[in-house]
Amino acid sequence: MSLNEAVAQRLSEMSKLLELLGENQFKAIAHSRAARVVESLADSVESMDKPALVALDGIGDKIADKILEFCASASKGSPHIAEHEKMLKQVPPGLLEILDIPGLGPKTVRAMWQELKITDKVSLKKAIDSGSLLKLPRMGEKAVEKIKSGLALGEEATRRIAIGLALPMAERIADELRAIKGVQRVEIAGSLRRGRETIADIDLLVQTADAPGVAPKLRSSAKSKATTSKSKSDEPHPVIEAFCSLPDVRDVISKGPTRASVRAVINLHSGRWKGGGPDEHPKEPTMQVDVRVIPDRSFGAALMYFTGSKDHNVALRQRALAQEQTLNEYGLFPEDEEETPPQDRGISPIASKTEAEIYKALGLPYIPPELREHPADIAEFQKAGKVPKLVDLADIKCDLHAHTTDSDGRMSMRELVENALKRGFHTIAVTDHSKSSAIANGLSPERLRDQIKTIRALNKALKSEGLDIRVLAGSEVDILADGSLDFDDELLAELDIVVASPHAALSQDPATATKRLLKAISHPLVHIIGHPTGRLINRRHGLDPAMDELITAAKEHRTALEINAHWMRLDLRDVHVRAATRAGALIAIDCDDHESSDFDNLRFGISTARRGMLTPDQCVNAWPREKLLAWLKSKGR
DNA sequence: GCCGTTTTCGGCCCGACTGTTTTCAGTCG
Repeated sequence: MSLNEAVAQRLSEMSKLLELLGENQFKAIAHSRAARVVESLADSVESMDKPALVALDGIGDKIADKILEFCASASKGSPHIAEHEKMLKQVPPGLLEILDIPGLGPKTVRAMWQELKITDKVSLKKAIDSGSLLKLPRMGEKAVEKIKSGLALGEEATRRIAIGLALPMAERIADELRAIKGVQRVEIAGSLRRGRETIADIDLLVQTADAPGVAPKLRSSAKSKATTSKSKSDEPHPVIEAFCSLPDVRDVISKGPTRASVRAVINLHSGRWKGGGPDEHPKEPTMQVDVRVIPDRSFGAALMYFTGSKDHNVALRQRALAQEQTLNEYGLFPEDEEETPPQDRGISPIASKTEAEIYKALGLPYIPPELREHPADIAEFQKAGKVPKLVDLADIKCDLHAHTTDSDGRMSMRELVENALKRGFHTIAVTDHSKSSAIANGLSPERLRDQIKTIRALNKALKSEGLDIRVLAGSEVDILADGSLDFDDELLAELDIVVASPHAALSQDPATATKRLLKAISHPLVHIIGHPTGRLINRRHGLDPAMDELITAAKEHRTALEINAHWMRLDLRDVHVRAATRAGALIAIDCDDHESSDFDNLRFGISTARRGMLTPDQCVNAWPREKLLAWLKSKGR
């Protein structure tokens, strides 16, 4: 765990402890917000002083002191925050686990603790079995059943799933929804649309002509004066019913007129990394899927609302209030003193149909979903009057990191070329492993020399066939533990492209890792640093180098840092791409192809790049061939 | 605890759904 993650974890836990202690809820919210801010920082908090911390949106005087206290004590080998320790002594630690059970919040858990002396999952189970749990206010049979199934779900309920598993699942369900009668449009929202590397739940929006446009509760309360039975408008929409009975749905968590939440089965991949592997998933892993039915006229407002992020939404709503308007998932409305929401009083929205018109009405340029994370960005976009033109899938014209059957790939060189042609690439690089990667059948110097000859001949053949594609002779050369490279300079100089990557010694301490990677970045023959940290999402933390130093060196030496597009890697990660983009360093987005389907991972690399605000001019894969070749040749001279 | 195009004090986004209630608190996103 990096220092930032450790600080974020403490702050987030402090937020929960504050809630359980019944303290001011806004104080708790402030702590969890500060945790999110620290988590998404590119630089280590270690390198920041108090003014730098306080300058961050969401971190003030008090929390800055706590972060500094943590850093100072960490350097002495006993990282802690005194206030956090103090609260931990007041709250039984088992309560935090109970708080993670879906459907249980701070009020209920606090009541369990205070009234029934429940302190952990064991005493909770006892209270369920003895029936004493029912003594709590607002606690009935159904609530108890819900807690029981929540207990059975265990950690699964809170685990975040890699985007590479969640997106195909969301797309499959979206297709199934599109097949339902009356459905006009289905969109994926939430963190999937923002392209985050891991996903907690899938949000889907369905547009139908007959979706209710006003709050059902209001209508029902009006009608319930006449009758106590459920009115027709309280019944779930037919699309909601159809969704809840899809074959992959295991549990219906909630189901109302316009929305439903279910747990549905995740299909694991069978490829190189078996989708997390059996050790990390229960036998039939599930994740939560939320569906909401929306009418055409408020689709933009709903899409915006359910795309988030939460912090982005809150900031937009505050903006709306500042200009005497109110923003909800039905649209942007003029603000007044009435208690009934504007959409329920027949008031026309100022904007609601598309996201673009809502941003415009708020005096903002359109903000792409990938950039809807940090509220502080909004003011910047407004000041500039525009958002940078982010790199897009269509901008990518080459892949500079790919393997063949010569090492551990499953494609022949010809198959590699066919895949590249299919995607309209002008260039594809063959970068098989170097000799130290024995397990990946790394090439010896002799075999690499042979491969170079093969590639030269292939280029001639392709030209004579009239195919406009260039195959680059390259290597994914190991960066050894001390930062030296796995092939000597003489051999590397014969190559068109050198991708240098760390594969072993991935638990080095940060200082050693920084030195190691700096050595590779400044090597005159290295063009790209492949998967710079070697992390695997949900599986291996990888190296934790001083990223600001790496970025500075990468800019100086015009060495590109790779975004490895495989969804298990996404390395560099988004916040580091952002820092690199800001600093003006070059970025490569490569698929590290081992089989044909790996080319399809490019979209995940693109999401990460966009979240890092990468523009085409800083992305070497978006350059025309001549510019790319000139850059490759410029190194080593 | 944080924050300020009205504020250095007094606010802090807004609605759906559930399960328990006779009108709403708690949880979630």
